Amino acid sequence: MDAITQNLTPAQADAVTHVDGPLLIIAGPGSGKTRVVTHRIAYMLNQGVRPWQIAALTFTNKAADEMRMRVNLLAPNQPVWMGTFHRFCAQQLRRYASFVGLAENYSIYDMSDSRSAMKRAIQAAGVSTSHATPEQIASAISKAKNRLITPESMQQQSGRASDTVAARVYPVYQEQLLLANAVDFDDLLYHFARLLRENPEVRGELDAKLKYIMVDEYQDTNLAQYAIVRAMSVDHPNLAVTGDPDQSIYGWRGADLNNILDFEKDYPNVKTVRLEQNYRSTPNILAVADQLIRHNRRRKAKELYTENPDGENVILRQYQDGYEEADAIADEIAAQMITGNAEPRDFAIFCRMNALTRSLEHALRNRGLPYQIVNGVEFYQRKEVKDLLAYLHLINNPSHDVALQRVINTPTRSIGATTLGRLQSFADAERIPMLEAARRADEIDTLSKRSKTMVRSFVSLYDRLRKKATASLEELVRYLVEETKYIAFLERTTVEKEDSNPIENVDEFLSAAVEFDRMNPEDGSLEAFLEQVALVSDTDKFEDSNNRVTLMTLHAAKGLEFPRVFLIAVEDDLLPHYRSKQDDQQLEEERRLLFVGITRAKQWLQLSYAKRRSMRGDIRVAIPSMFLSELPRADMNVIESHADRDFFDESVDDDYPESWDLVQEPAPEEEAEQEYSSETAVTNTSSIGGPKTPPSTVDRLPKTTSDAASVIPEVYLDEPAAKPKPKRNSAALASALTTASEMLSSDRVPLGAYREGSTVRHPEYGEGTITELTGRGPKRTAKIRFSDNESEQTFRLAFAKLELVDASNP
DNA sequence: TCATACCCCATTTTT
DNA sequence: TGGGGTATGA
Repeated sequence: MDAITQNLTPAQADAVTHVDGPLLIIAGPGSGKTRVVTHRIAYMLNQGVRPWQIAALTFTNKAADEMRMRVNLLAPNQPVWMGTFHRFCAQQLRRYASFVGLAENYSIYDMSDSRSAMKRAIQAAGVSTSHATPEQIASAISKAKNRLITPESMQQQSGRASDTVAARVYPVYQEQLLLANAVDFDDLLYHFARLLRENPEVRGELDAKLKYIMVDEYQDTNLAQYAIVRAMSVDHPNLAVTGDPDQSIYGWRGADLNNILDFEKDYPNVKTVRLEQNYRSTPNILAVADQLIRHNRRRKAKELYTENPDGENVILRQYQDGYEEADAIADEIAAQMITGNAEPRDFAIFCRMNALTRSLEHALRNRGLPYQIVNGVEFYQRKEVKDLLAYLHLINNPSHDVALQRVINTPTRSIGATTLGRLQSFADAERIPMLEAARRADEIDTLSKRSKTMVRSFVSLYDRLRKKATASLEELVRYLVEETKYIAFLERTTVEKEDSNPIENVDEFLSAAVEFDRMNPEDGSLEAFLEQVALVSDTDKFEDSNNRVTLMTLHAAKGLEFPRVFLIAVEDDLLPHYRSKQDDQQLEEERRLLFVGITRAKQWLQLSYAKRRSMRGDIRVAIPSMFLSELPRADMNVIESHADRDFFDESVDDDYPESWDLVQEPAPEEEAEQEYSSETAVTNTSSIGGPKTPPSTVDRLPKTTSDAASVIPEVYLDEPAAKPKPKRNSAALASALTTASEMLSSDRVPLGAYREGSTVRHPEYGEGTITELTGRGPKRTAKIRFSDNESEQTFRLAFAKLELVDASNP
């Protein structure tokens, strides 16, 4: 037809050219779904659909950004609305705030905000938390909101004990939120869905305006989202949804698989298109994925196929324990980089839980392999940043009680828990926001004279800040930091923490403000900034521009792809997780999780499990996951670990050779985990299923890891060191990713080089002498006496910013 | 009011 | 093993 449909397969073109009427696109992994969606938008525009009639809803900012970028290539500069569900609702709610009892400048509570609000509500409701933890209550309320259950109707429903408790907290929580002119994440959907339900004229208006609605990842919608989409597609049922039931992994957050399974019932005239051809993976990988997912019952049958050429078999590999797994994988990555023309960015390591990335981190760091962990400590979650943000929130919305509580004694001004509690009771009794209560401190008899003075001075500080609310963001933040003497506060309170730099974070925050001003010269309001910040997430910051190995959970991996993938700890109780094993539906979700992981891989995949795994301190025997037995062996190589190593392993696991520190190797990285590395490197590159060589004595020695590292092309090794602090945040709000390897540059002195008596230099404390060394590996700790002021400090060598001046051991 | 010590508890977490 | 919340003393 034209350029837009030219390069599409028949199935894809079928979906792209269906403009009017409901459309269901069942899109298997790697089937070019985004391509279809973006081309469809371009096609519609070509057909004369006006851009503002289209809204494309996604779940993540990342997905929305990608879509926007690609649509822009096909149809430049068209004001099609593309963004997340939550942002969409947030924007609509600004217009219709009064309909649901909010003011237009309402605040969006993030997770920790809602948590504190929840605690306060639990207290105010006077329920006991002995039968239901605050988390359980919060989750029950969240689920209720996702299912559009009002506080009133929740009370009528009889349920479990925790639900009964939650039902009592819910109305209180909700009332407090409204009083604070705030919403939590669930409310964005909940309020908007109710708004549509209860105001037919608003519903009709939006239905008419947004004639073409598209929803991505439809399998992950919950009832509230379903209701929203449904309500806007009554008069103009041109709703196009894409999704894959087999990739639904957010059931625990309220996603309802029935939304997609029943779509054809909801919209009788639906056109259904199946995208089953996979353009991503090798047939081997796809076969493994396909066999696995066939074990699920609640799904829409799908024939996955690919025309890609055959690839290597999928490897299923056993390790003795988690440390061996980590080391072997790091070695394997190093080896593949040398032999397989691979770069760090080609690799991803997936796991079920964040806790499992730790040993991998060590192993990668030791080899100088650059890596990034998606979901590290998030910029906007850091204390300093949250403090400043809380001030901004309070300036924008004086009713923001959570912000007030955070800020009223930060920096400390002797307004402690007692005073705060009294303010709170007064506010509760008068049903006023806490800032208002603070203004009326004089009326609160229980407050001491001193407290009243302190509170008054805080209020006057607030009023001064508030005057700057309409200034540029940069000016406001500068003024804020200045007026609150925040930097001085940080300097005085920061205890030596090696891995964070609060003052730097303040600078970065300022840069983010400057950047926001620059990007939004006209409409850059404080409110817009806060909304922006509230609705960006941690995983959005995954950057593929970094040439690094990526570590992440299976959940975070959805929607991504990598040439080479390791899936670790495929063990019983981990995957499937023991808390999901009782229930069939949950078990199927766990299987989908593995399916998602497998289908991320383009050309190479290894699944692994260990015989033993140490978890939270103790070592447990691990059993391979039941899912592994469901995989077809024809497309796999199964490699077992050497059984005869058990004795040896145990002897070293707990009994670290004392002589370790003394081993004089050219720069040995001294990590307990290292002991396997050389042997594993041999086995896994060449001898797939080959002879099992028992480890020789030499192999057991802490052989230099540098021989793995030294063969890695310089260019990779240099990366983390060459740019120790790449633009971490200033460039864009969405780029707040922090990688551990940025903080731990790889060119540091090997830990073994430090001796008692060595002279070192610390950026803050100056020169000093090591007086004592304890611990090993990442816990290797040095006690250092500093010469200038005779102070003695202890540091973890792996983290401290130490410089070795003189290694000699007098 | 604030700092420290201990005690408890641990999936996943698009927004 | 480690983070976060609470009890305790200065």
